[in-house]
Amino acid sequence: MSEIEVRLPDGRTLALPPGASVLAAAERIGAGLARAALAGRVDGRLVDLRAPLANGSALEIVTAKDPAGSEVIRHSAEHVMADAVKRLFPGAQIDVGRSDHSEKFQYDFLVERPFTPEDLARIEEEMARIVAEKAPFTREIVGRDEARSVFAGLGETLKVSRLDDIPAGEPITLFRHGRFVDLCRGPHVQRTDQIGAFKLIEVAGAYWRGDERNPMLQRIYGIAFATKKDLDEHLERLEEARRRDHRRLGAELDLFHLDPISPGSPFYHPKGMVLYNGLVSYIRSLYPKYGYQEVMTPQLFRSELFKTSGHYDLFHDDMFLVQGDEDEELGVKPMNCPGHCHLFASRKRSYRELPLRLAEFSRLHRNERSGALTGLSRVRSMAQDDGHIYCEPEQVGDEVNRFFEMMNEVYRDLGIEGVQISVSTRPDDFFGDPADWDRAEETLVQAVRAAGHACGIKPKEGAFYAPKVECDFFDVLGRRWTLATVQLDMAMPGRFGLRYVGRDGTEKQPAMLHRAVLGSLERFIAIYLEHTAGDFPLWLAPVQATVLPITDRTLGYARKVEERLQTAGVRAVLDGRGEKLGFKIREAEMQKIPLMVVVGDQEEANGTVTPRRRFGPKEAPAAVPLDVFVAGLAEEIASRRSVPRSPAVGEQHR
RNA sequence: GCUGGCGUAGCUCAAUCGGUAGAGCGGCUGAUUUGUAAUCAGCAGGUUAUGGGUUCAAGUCCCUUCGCCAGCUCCA
Repeated sequence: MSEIEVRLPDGRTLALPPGASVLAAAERIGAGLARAALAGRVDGRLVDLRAPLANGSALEIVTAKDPAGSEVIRHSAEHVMADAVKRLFPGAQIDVGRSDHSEKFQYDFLVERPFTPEDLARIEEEMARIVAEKAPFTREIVGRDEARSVFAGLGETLKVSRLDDIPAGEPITLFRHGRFVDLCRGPHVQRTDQIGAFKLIEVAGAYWRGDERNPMLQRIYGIAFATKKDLDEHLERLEEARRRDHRRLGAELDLFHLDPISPGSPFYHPKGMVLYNGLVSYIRSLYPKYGYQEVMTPQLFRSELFKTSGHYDLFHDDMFLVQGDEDEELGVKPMNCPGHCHLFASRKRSYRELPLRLAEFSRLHRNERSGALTGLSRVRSMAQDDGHIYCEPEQVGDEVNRFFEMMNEVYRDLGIEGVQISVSTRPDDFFGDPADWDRAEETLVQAVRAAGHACGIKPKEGAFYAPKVECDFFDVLGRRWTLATVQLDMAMPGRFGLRYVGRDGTEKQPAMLHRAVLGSLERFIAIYLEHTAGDFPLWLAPVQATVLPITDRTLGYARKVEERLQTAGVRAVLDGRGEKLGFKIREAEMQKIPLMVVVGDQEEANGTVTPRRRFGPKEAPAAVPLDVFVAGLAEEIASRRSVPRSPAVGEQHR
């Protein structure tokens, strides 16, 4: 074979000498492209520029314009950082970087003493020098023994051990730039100066191989981009995330606070409680439609219950246990499912009452390790919009589908869009029969697909008793959160000996589903606060309208307006302070109250109000007759029409 | 729980070399009666997270405990 051919995105083919690299192909296309090239995409797979091309493959040259290009930049920045650390701290041993370079880059080091923030600054300076050296990256394929002797010679024992992770038969590639060498699949940029802008953002401990029994290494995180502008945009996004932090908004909007007097247990203020109750009563209002029956089960159980369920074995240390009578040990419930199973088993059940859908909003307590606590996102005291469905095994698909219907309605009313669904499969620690698990996982995947969704897989992410369907959404800052979940239980019906009498008169074991739409109310509130920046849909806003009299002369009329609104079920308040209108408007805006109702002499004389809407039109609003306004507002709230429009970055400061 | 960082008024932050705690916002009081994002003035507010130590002297240096933040681990 004298030449090979590759296909280009525009349909052309390119003839190249055998063994030609991606870079050679780029050079053949154009010098400019070759200079900008960061990696190649061959038959859809990202490859290094130095990798040889095979005949007949489809080739695309990846530059900084391609999202994959930025991943390559981050990955190369990672090597440059490791190089900088080795130059400054020759005794440091390198471990590995990150496998997924979609966001940050990182590298772990074994060092004598932890890195300080000052070290970080020095490492950053050293990195800048390495980038300025414009050192070329080189790629070589080596034998296992050669690789071992390279790293053993450098005293990199962690790296030698990592070498054993590479399965036999897989090629071993080394990447070098300057004097630095690393075991790596690539791809990498051509030269270090293609890393346009970078910043080291934090240093933290990380267990070797992610196991807390192992020694702790020092991990440095950084971000890198093709240009300074991209870096600045990213930093601005981080700043926006800080502005939207739910702990900060919780204080600013007077919703809740956390106090060392009870770590991990929120104090809900009156407005926060309106929000919390608003969510609970909303979900509750949907239960008749979707066939749920609400129940309440005890807060404290003999620990026997949790031994039956299996939770005691696995989560004993994370439960609050108290002493009952004599030798009886009681546990504060960390979840509702064992109680619901106990309730199910309290009498004989018939197939006629299935599916039995039990819902509960009780507060749950989990003794989370202190280091795990974070605002409302991870708490010790929480509640879920929890429910358990007991049904005949053949009804599972329908029930999953019905759950999606409810989820869709809830998310529509909350303005949550772009949900991605995946199934989490059997973890290493599981209860039950692997064959049952395989069937259950398949059942869930089929149910997700039947509902018209693509279905991802999260390997080994299931709970010990069940594979999970997880519904993830991306918030306005692009962060991924898991909200709704449905789990098909493989353990509890058997462990609790649950039975129902079937149509044929014999006793059978019911299938059991665990499900929640919002998940933990606390965590949902945290995510939703950050997603909406505190601009809740009108129907959920703690204060829906504030009445703003212009002078004391109209205070009496303003009171009447407030009362009319309240009578119509609107959560309205009156700002009767002796301040100017602009001042009151500013306060209402900062409190993110959706509607301001201005009343002055003109409004009083005409029996009207002048509504001012947050995010409304800029021009001066027109007066509306009071009756019309109140009726229209009440209707708007009842219909849940106004979902949040998430303000763009920086907009809420105008 | 582990690693690192942090903890000063309700909030955001000052306080030189270790020299005896200050501002803005908020709160309160008074004046102002205001038409679409901040009217003016005055007043109060602190065991510098906690307990110990070093020192003539500690917000500042050292140790303890607690909490918070980031990450790790975990997340029924």
